[in-house]
Amino acid sequence: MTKQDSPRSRNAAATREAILQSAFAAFAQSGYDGVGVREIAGTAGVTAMMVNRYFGSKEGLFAEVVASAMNAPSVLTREAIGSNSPGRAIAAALVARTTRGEPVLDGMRIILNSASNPRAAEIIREQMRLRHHATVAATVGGDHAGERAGLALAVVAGFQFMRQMIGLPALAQADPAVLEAMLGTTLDRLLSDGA
Amino acid sequence: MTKQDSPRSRNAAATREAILQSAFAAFAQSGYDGVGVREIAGTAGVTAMMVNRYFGSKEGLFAEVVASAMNAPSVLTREAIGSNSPGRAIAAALVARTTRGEPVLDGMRIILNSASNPRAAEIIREQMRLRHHATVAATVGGDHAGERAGLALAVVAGFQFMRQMIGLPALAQADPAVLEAMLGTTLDRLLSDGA
DNA sequence: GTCTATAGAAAGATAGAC
DNA sequence: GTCTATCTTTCTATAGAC
Repeated sequence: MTKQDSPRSRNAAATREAILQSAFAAFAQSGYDGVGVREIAGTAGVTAMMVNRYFGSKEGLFAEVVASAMNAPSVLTREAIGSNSPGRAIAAALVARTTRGEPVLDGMRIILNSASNPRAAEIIREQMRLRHHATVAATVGGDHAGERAGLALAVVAGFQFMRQMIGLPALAQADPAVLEAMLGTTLDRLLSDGA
Repeated sequence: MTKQDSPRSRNAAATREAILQSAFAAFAQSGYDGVGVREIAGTAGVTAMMVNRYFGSKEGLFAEVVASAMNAPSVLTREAIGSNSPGRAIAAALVARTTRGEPVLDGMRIILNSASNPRAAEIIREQMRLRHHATVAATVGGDHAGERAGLALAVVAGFQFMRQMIGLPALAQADPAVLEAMLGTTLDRLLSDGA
């Protein structure tokens, strides 16, 4: 494609995208503090220097990863929230995808795994303020819609944390159907008008 | 007190306790990865070497801190769980103590802030298996008591995470009375027999 | 019982060649 | 556009003096 390819493919857009995807997976797996730029760059097939060239710093890279994660939600989708029984729809997706060995809900995982770092937490806060809250609140009606949407988000985060990250036996080894019913009812009550 | 005090007070039990308290506060504030043994030791008035002397390693120190945190719960107390309206009791304590500037629920904070580190997560898993789950499940009756207790714990964790650590505006700036009512109802439904 | 000094590894970021 | 090489800092853990 390009004129020559001495060290690598020499395609700015492709390199940038490769770094971004590598970083997404790595931050989901190990969190902001748990992975270094060398490792991210290595998986993408480039050197650590390229991260700074394209994203300015590790923080800059993280900010783009978080923004992309919030732009493509995998559980709190508009379809799920707008369905007849949004709680059940969300619960079904959440239970299925927090089962051991599953593709794993990387978006929320990045947040849960990285929030302990103050710089990462600040970036998450900012992106959350800009995107996620507005999306959910706009889809939930009734009194105290913002608070109810916020609580629903907290329930989703707490469930994933305890089941997937900590592996709390009561949640990690429970019958999926039971979990789905209980979690679905809880979320439906929060997302519908009745308190 | 002791025969002499050339470098420091030279009291093994007191030094150990000072390190433990310093570590508890530091891990709550910054998580396992966010704080070094130098800092912990410095606050306790000793050098980093003492940490390894008394606890073997940073991991050993963390394990003791997590164990002590689970032995002295500040929200999921037996009193709260056994009361007439356990959900409301828990919610009231949780909302009050996740307000900005409050003493802050360090036990769960240590867990939320440290779980991204694989070694810390393993320690938390083990301590959780030994202590917390049994305490809660023993106090909750009815069908699927374990699952309901686990979900309640997840709700508490998620709420604290989103309100206190991320500072989600919908939760961080909400009317405490509204939050308390919604969260209390949610927890009461989980902890009582009705699904 | 506590210290100073240091080993040894790994991190983020930058300079400058090609 | 990408590389190698290096600067600087920070970390856990250990050796050995007092």
